[in-house]
Amino acid sequence: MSTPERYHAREIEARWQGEWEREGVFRTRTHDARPKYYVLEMFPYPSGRIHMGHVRNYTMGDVVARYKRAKGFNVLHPMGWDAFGMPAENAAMQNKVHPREWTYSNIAYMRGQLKQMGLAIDWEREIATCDVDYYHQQQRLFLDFYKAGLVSRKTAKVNWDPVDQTVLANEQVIDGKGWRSGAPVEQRELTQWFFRISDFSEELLAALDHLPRWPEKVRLMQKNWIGRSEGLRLRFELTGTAPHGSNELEVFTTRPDTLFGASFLAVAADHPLALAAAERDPELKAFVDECRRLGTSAVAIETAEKKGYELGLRARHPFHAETTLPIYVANFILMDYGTGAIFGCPAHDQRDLDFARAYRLPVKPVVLPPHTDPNTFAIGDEAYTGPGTIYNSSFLDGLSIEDAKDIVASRLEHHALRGTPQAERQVNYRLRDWGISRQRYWGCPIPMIHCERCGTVPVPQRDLPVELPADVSFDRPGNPLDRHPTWTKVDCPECGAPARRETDTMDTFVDSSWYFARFTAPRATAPTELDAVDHWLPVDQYIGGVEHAILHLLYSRFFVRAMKVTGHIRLEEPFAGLFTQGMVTHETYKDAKGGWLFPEEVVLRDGVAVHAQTGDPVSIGPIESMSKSKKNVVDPTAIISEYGADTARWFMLSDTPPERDMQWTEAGVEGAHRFVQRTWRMIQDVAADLRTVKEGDGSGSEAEALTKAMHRTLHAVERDIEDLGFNRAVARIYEYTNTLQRVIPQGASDPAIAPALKRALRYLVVMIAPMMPHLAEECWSLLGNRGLVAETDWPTVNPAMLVDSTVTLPVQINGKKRAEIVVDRDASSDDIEAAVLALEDVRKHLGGAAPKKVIVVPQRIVNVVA
RNA sequence: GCGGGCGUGGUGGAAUUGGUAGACACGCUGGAUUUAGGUUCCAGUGGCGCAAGCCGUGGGGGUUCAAAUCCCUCCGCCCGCACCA
Repeated sequence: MSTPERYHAREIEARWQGEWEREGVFRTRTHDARPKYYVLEMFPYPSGRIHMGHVRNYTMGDVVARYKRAKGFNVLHPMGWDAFGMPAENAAMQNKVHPREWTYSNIAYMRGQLKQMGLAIDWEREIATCDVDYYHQQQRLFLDFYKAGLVSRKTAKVNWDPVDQTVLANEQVIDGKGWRSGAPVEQRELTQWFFRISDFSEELLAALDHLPRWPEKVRLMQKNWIGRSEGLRLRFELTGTAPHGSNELEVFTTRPDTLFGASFLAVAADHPLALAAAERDPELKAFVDECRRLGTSAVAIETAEKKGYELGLRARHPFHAETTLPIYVANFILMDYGTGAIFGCPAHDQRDLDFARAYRLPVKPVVLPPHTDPNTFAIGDEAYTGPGTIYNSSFLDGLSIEDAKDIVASRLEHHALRGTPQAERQVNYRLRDWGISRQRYWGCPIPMIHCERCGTVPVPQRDLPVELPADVSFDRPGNPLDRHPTWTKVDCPECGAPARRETDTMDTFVDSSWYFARFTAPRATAPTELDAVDHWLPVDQYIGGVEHAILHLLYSRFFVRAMKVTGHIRLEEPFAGLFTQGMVTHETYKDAKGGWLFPEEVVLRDGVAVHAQTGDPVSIGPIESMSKSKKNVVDPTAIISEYGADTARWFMLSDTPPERDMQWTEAGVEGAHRFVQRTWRMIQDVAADLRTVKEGDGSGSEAEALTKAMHRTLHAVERDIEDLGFNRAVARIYEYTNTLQRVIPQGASDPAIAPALKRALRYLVVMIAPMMPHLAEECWSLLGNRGLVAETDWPTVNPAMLVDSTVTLPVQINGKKRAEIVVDRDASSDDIEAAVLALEDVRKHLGGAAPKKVIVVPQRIVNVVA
């Protein structure tokens, strides 16, 4: 045999990509008779180059897009860029390049990389969130939200880096210090813009139940994030007047049933009561300041001891005025949840118990666990939070927890304290309003103007867009917009007096909260075109990383609701189907000095890993998700130029279920590449023989078996792709290819088989097309087909071909397989039983005795119980 | 701490949802061809056993004619949230 010819992926892939582009195959029109299907992968941040995670993500989406197109859908599959954000400003500071240039040149490069993957994308719809046109429309949305009362302005605490003069995200605070400057981070009160997402708490929560095609895990995470809890807001009367001028204190509790176990009240360090008291008590002031500093890092909170400061005030028990409780300022109370004040019941809350033990407060159990003796039950180091019966609680004694909650609420609701009910039932949410102000340049300007006379005034729509000025410098810390000489100066739209522009820009999560809607009419002169957006949304299949399970997806769900309120869309849920893919991982390597090494620097010599150049020993570390810092990265472009996009795509889909992390290995890529070569060679070898053959059923059992295998594979692959079980679809195709390769040596020249073989090969090509589109086009044309596979319909499965007239049943004796039997597909249970009992193997095992029982599951199994 | 998920050969993983465990792939072993090698092709490959056979889905127990799948319990790993009253 001569050296087999090889498939030259590079040239062939470029050729077909050119062909698709020339034919405009993936251009999508909104008006089309076919049913719509919108598949979307989370758009990338233009960091500079694509990484393997992108390859995995976009391959999956592309399989769905191409498959659905073949199934007769009008598919929308667009691509864009999440292009605002800090890395561009960091690059500007480090490399003296303007964020705009940096971003757009990254986009150009990455677009080229994505095109090399051969994605079925309508590139005419491409958008970048930093395009003036895009953020112009986003400013319109902001103003409409503002008019609709969905935007508010309030003060909020932020992490402030005093050296860089900037606000830091929580992730940028490391050990209480700014990640860049290393300076201790301060908590500052800044006035900021907020979207009133909390107005939608209940709705966002309730609607989760109507998202069946979302992973359970993500729905749960969102549910916990929204954090609904039902409780009671109740006012305690104070024995005197508090420093802030009130003589009562309002607390929130979810456990009103434990009211008789209360031994103290506590307020947050930021509570008005605490702040007022601190004014005249330096010691308390020091304590309050200490609590604030603690607030910065999550680690500190974890390890912090429960600490408090007694105010010297007392509160009356609502049901027993003679009993008074001490009031503390405590470090574990959060100002922004509930009322920022609690009553503490140490016996039934761990935090309250820790606090009570530290300050020697009474611990009185009021919930008795089932089957427990009230005389001996005592609380040790652990609070009891389980079920039980109320006791030690006056009129609540003997009630269940639920009933007691209800009784307490009812009584206090109807009991007036200074003319208003003492308590009110309340539902509380953990979800807080979404602060969108960022003190940065590279983002969407917030279209507001501050006028000394008129206050905050929205920019009139005719003055939009508020465009980012190009002439900015990054040689100093802080927001360049803030110190811009002319851009900030503007006349007040209401009174005409000199005023100042808002210099904050929007959180980049705003940009990504509606891009999926913009894709439906990307050049519209309004944020959306109602016809288009209502036609295409919701996204039928959204695919991306689980790291966006909460924020991005929740914000988008809010945004669509807000857009509905403001008339930009008519539905509420953006994503009907969601799939969260796993990450791409790789082994890590270190040299003797502990420095990380790139995979290409490491080779195996005699089974030992050594440095490719120096030959020094290399230690193989754990498999981790690819990251630049650990150097365990593989460049997609290098892979594509060596093996071709189809190989990379096929490997991405093989073996590992898409929701799990997959390990990238050289051996795996080579395996995938071998299959590309094998498939091409197989078709290349028979193409000439089959050229004059007409497709058909052929004749004889072999042709029939082949046709059956074909329909079965088609059926299975269809189901697997619909379920996004790409690894299973791949396995089916391997199996089918193996079958074809067994048939070919005789079949290609046998007139009884060749027609069926030719058809079977054509079906193979159609089936691999969503996954390896270039190889498929090449094979398609080798087999003498006209047109493009990309424009070919998915064949219809013939259900008759999925069943055999006979079936092979395993025969078990006492649950162990001992024989097999071939019976008619619709043989009766009685007939099967008789046939089984006549089997030599069965008789042998029964040893002449009659079976106790015979279980026949038609078309499945037979079990003889001896 | 709370919530969720997972555990199957040397490896990634299949298993029609209670019905032949290990499909498919990687790796490995042997052979053929060509060769300088890779490539390609054929055969084998869960463990023990010469064999009939026995054992086997993290450990233990249970339900069932039948369990990777359902129940109880223990162990291990992973993810999310975290002082939310």
